[in-house]
Amino acid sequence: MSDQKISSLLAGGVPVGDQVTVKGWVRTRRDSKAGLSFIQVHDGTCFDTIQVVAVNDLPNYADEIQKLSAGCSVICTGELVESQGKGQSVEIQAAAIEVVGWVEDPESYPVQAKRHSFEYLREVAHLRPRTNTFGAVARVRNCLAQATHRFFHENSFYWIHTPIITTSDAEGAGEAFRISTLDMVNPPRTESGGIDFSEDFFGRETFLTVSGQLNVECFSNSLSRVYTFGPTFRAENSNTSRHLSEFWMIEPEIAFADLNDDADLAENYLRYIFKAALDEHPDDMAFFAQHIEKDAVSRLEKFVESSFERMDYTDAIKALEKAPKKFEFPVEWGMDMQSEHERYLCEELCERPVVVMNYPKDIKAFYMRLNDDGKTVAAMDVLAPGIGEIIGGSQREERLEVLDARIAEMGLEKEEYWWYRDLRKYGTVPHAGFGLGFDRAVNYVTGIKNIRDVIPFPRAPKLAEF
RNA sequence: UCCUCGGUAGCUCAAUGGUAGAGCAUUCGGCUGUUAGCCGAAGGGUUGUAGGUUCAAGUCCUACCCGAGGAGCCA
Repeated sequence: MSDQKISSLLAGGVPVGDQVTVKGWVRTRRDSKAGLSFIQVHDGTCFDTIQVVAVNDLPNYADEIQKLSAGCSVICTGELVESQGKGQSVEIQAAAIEVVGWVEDPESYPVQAKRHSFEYLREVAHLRPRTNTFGAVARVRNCLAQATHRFFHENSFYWIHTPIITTSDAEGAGEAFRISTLDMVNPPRTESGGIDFSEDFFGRETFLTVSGQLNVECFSNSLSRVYTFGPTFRAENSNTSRHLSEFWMIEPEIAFADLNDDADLAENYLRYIFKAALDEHPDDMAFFAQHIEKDAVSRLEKFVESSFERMDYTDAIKALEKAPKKFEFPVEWGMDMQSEHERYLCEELCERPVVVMNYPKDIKAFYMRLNDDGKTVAAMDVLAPGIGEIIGGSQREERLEVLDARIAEMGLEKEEYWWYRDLRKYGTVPHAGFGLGFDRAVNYVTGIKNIRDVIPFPRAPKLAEF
């Protein structure tokens, strides 16, 4: 006799007739006047619950078992038997049920055995993992993270732990959160009246990272294939279903590579992790398809077998100009695409993720490689239906003089990037990489619309409870 | 931050300016090797907050708070 995972009991990993012990939480209880109760117990190891049958000759039947309600924690011991009822193949004929933790005041238990709105569940984020939806999201999210490391490991990438605390927010990625140990009421002042950050903990201004890219480029320029995977922070006051103040980003960087290599990598990577979700979590995925988004499984299957649509920015603009549709914002070459344009391309024109490549240089970051036309840079965005931009990447500018010209053009300080520029002085190579919003990938896979519902404890403007 | 919509029982939602209601959940009773079970009954409310208009406000007005969708920004 040993502790059993519900997943292995239901999957036939334990022979019928064995004594088993299951530890978990009650989802529902149904009593029968025949003198027995059916208790659905989940332990998070799989989507399904196991049915525990408790007969009224158990010593605690009347005072405990018949009082079990949703959320109670129990240890159930008994024989694994074939089920007499429909709906499950095996069940546990309980020899003993120990109640480990009761639910005080079952009426107000926040997670009842019924449908709750996502908005409500966000207010009880500490208990929402007990719902079947958030259990499924947590398992699939973990699967995608594990598959990410596996993919890069199998392809000879090294995981680089880039710093969380950084000194520069000038990458253009957005507002950064300041880190400081200065006395906020009475900070040290400079002669001109500003705050004197030379007195601060690090002797200068520091921030939470907005991207590990510049750091990880240093490692790609010596270890060839590297990636980061960690939390990233943006202090933007953006209140949407696609943004978080703290989110997880994956940033691979490959040396001796161009934009096409970068796009190939993005495709292979996404195909790999999507296949992992389909292969390893068919029950969770089936639930998403049934209750969250009906195409959840079919579109991933299609995706895994086919390739991305790839489109030049210039061709994308032509397609938008020809679109049988009026856009709020006019389409013209040189513009930064609006959400409505991106949506049209991936949701209506192609009906699948689209890679848009070679954007006008004026709307992209300084480190992106200038193309021979002198007008565009080797940048790409991967646009996913319902999510928008899921990946942003580029070939990096490896030519020092071109990089310096771009830094100047954008009004940035060359000295701030002295170590980044050094990479171009000492054995520079063409290299490329991208950033993938991991949480957005989880949105895409599960079909769940709001990014706040695919991360355990969302951080967003005015939202840092739990 | 802007635009639009919303906030009523534990949850999901009704209620023409005129007696605050239903379903689910909970409790109790009945039925049933049951499948978020079925039937019946009961308890459960400072209508987001603060003001205002009115004989009378859940409903109309003002401000604020919170939520959703869209936009901007991006991943």
